[in-house]
Amino acid sequence: MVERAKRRPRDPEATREVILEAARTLLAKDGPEGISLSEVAHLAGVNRGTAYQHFETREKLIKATADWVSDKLFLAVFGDPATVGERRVEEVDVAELTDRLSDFAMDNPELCRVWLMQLLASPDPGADPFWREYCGSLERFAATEMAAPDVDAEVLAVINLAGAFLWPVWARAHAEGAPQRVQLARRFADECLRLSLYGSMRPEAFPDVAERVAKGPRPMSRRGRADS
Amino acid sequence: MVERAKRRPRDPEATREVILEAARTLLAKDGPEGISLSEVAHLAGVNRGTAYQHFETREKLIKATADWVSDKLFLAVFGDPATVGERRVEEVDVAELTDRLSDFAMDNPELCRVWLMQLLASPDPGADPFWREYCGSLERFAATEMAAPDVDAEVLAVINLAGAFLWPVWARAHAEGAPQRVQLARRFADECLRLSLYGSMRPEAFPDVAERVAKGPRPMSRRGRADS
DNA sequence: GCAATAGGCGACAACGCTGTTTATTAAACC
DNA sequence: GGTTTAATAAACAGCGTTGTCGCCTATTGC
Repeated sequence: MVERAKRRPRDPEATREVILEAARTLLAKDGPEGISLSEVAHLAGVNRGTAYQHFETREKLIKATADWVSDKLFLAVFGDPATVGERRVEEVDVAELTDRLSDFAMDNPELCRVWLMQLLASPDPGADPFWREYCGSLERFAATEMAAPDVDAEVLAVINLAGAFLWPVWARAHAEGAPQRVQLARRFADECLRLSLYGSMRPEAFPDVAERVAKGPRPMSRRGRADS
Repeated sequence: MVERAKRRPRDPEATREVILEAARTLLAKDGPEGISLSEVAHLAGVNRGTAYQHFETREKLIKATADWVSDKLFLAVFGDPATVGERRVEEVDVAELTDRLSDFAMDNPELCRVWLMQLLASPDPGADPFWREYCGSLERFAATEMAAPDVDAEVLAVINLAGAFLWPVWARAHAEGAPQRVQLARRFADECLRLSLYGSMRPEAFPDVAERVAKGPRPMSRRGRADS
């Protein structure tokens, strides 16, 4: 009955996955900064040296986790990546999409935050699949007649995602139990949709602001970003 | 020429301030998690024991810094707290306010994030002066005829602040120099105002979403939060 | 089968932070 | 003056993390 710490069967892929899974668990619990390679290795039931072999540094481990989150986000919000490419912007159900984003954020608050921070700090956000699709579809939508004129899709995407991924922090601090959390998620989604439809200020009451915001002579004109 | 590490004149208030200042510097540089009491004490030129005397733990130091940020935010966005109480919601210049918020966020990205996280995670946000005024004025505004109907001020406040304080992360990663950063700050403020005025989707094109969002029979009805 | 490869393991040394405690100094206050 | 107390210095034990070894051995590929 000598419990030899039996050596894990030599399977790099699987080992890497165990480590990643442990990393996810800890990241989801303690957030991006309360995590160490040692801890992860311990939880994964893997030698620390082994963990170092797969992920040279903590940063790379976090990056890898963020990539995983991006995929899950994609799946949860847009569905199967294989079938998404064919979908046209016009047929997307915005309310559904908002709900799914809000729900996923509520279910994985820390992981989403990790992903968001990685993305925002990245010099090349276009490399991220979820961002690519989210911002991209927003841009495509902005070009349609269904969208308000002069939308800055990139900024709007950041605003939406920032709200969606920080709201859970508030929600967790204020919700007593699971049902309340569901309600708060819904409340966010509702306000998000309401804001998208009507804004928060009546334009008639703010002629000067309206003038400032109007970028071109005609409502549908493209807004200029690169003007010095 | 013996450089005795000359003892700091006995002035608790001043010492506390030196420590806080050092904490701010480090927080602004490394963010909330890359900070230690030792480091702060060292930078402040204060004995570690002294630092521990003023702030028992790292958390309390961060909390104290967040409080300071709240005050500065208030000053930068709303102006002198003494004269604010008298101002009526109708006479607030929203564009000015948005610009000031955006600028302050761009100038103090990490500090703002520290504050925001503290606030969101706090069970009693109402204790924070800036949040009190920001969310409060939004609520008061929402009650006027100048606002769109059915605004959920609390959610909207979180969305706005989350956007304002996370946008700088994106901006820093993409701006080459100071002028570009100014431009990006402006771009955020513009989109923020545009969104507030017009939303992003034409309501006529989304009748079902509009129906979902319409909470009451009449447009001005109060939305129900506490319905089970 | 057998050897080589490399995945996985255990141990080492070094570092930094945390808290807490002691004793000492010196400024400030009455 | 004498008391109070902020500030300093020094040391402690304890913890967790970081890197970096060399060894072991199961798996793979011949």
